[in-house]
Amino acid sequence: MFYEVIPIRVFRAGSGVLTYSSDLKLKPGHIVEIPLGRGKTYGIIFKKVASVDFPTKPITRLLYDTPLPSHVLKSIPWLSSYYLTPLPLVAKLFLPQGLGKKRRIASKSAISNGPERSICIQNSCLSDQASNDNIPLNPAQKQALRALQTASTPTRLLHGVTGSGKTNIYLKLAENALQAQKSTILLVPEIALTSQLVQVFKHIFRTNICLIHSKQTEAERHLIWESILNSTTPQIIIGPRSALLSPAHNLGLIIIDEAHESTYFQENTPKYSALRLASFMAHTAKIPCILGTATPLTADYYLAKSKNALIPLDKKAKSTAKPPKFHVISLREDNNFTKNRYFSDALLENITSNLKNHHQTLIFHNRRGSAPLTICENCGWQALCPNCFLPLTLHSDSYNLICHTCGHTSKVPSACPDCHHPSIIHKGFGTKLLETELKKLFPTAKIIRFDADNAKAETLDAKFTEVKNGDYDIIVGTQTIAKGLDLPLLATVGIVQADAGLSLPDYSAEEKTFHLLTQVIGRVGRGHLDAADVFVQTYQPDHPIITSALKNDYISFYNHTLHQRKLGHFPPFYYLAKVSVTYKTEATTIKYIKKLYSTLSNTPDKSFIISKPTPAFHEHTSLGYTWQITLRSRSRATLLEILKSLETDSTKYHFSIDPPTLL
DNA sequence: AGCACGCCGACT
DNA sequence: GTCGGCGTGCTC
Repeated sequence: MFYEVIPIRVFRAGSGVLTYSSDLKLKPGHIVEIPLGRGKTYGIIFKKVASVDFPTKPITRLLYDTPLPSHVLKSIPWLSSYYLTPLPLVAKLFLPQGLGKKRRIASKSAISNGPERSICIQNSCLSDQASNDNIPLNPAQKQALRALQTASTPTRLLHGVTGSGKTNIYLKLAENALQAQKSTILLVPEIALTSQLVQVFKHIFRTNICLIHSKQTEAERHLIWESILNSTTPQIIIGPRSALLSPAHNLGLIIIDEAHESTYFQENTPKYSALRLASFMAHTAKIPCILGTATPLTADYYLAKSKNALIPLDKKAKSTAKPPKFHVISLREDNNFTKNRYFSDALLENITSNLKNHHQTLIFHNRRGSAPLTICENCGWQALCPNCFLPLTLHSDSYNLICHTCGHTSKVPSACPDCHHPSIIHKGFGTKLLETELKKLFPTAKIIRFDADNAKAETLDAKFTEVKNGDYDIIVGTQTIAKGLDLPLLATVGIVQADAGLSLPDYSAEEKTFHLLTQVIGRVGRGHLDAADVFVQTYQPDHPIITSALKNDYISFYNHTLHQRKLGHFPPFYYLAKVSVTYKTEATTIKYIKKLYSTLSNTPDKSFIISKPTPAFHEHTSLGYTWQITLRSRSRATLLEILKSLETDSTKYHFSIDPPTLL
């Protein structure tokens, strides 16, 4: 018998299926070991075919008796054509690392090492499951649940304001699925940030919960993957983007929590959006896919609205919370900053009164380290990473210069390496500098800083109880502290420079800033204290993104952004694609990008917009010099056709379809 | 997006 | 002459 197999090893020329022979009766989705070239690899049975007119090699081994579930099998060719990615690369995505390796039998100590290292527990007993009364819903939640269950489109957007109790709706939907003997996949942006949600699910469902996270080893992930494949009972699989790829049989529901998060887009090949893939799976398996967020991406909100798949959930579950008092402080007025250049007089005064009342203050600034630029005042030399060619960030506690992209570390030079002048200066500021300033301003206050630079024992997760109990007066941090943090003693949020993110040359910069500001502001006004304050320091007090974030007005943010997108020919009005060229020398890169530009300009199809060739945001990297061209069209199919015509030169051109950012 | 091999232009 | 970058062919 002959079978078409999708191999998981790529040959540049061959990007489709290969035909093998076997005596075994195999089904589509079976995972097999195959010889390829001089070596061996693995593959997925695509379909049985009649005899072929070329010599074939035999399939050497069947790895698992159970084939991959049909929604996975259908997703592979779909993803491959939707993002123009070779089938083998997509197939590899759905299989675990180290496939075919013998793993030691999962001993309890190896796999269930603490609560975080949870695994699949099989043999569910439905009578043991949560009964309906365990998840009480308020009227608003009940109404949203009904709307979610009766929507006519597979993908539904649950636009639930912070504190409206989306979790209870997720629980109810998962419970219903479980009772119908169906599995649920619940995607979360990062396990660490959503441990609360995970705890609730574990508490309610006890068994059937399957957790996937980044701290697991290759072997652990492999075993979890196998246990999902071999499971005969419905599961609730909770994890990041990759959890969507797990081989859950009888999938009945997909939930994507915080659906606006950028972690749902995979930036490296195969580049894909978990939202689009989940949407396809829901469509093909005829199951619901729920996107839950308080701040939907503009394009998702637009789509949901037009498809009549938008379900609002407005009421706060606890209506005792009073909105905080907002203080907008212009960074252009020096009078506001007479005591310190980073903290306004009003904010400092508020911190002083918080210290007296044993209330906490949270200082947000989305930049790590002490100073982002180190330059020579004499000749203009700048400290750059030797690998990434990006500016090195000063960390004055260790007095090191660190690359925030690759981690390269070096000492601060005492003199300029170029002109030998001792005039090395540091510009800009990050959280470490703010922490130092605050220690000078408030010598007796207990101050703690949370960002990606924290050692393991110093992370927010590790210190959470102490912070919550009020052991610290001032908490300084980057976006690490913006999400999900609930502190009963927190009285004030201070945003050091609210418009910092708006200057990036990217079409989604405003949207990202709105999300971040909304999240930071949401740390106060949660009904713990009688009054709360938010201090917003900014150079642009009247910027629509800042004003709508302060008013917690999603709709006015949405209308503003949609208008901008329309004017600029961006999504959701146009589909985007980015084509880039990278070579070792700038001259070669420019030569080929010009060639690409003329090829594209001479395309007879004029239903798309071509940008001029431009240097990429990170123009010079260890790979060489990168230039790019962006394509825009009202028709996604047109973009795909154009990119397909370039595919013969795929070693020269790299492309990204529907890129969430053009940087 | 992986490997082996041959070509060619830049530098010693 | 040597080296590094680049292009091509490879598979069932």
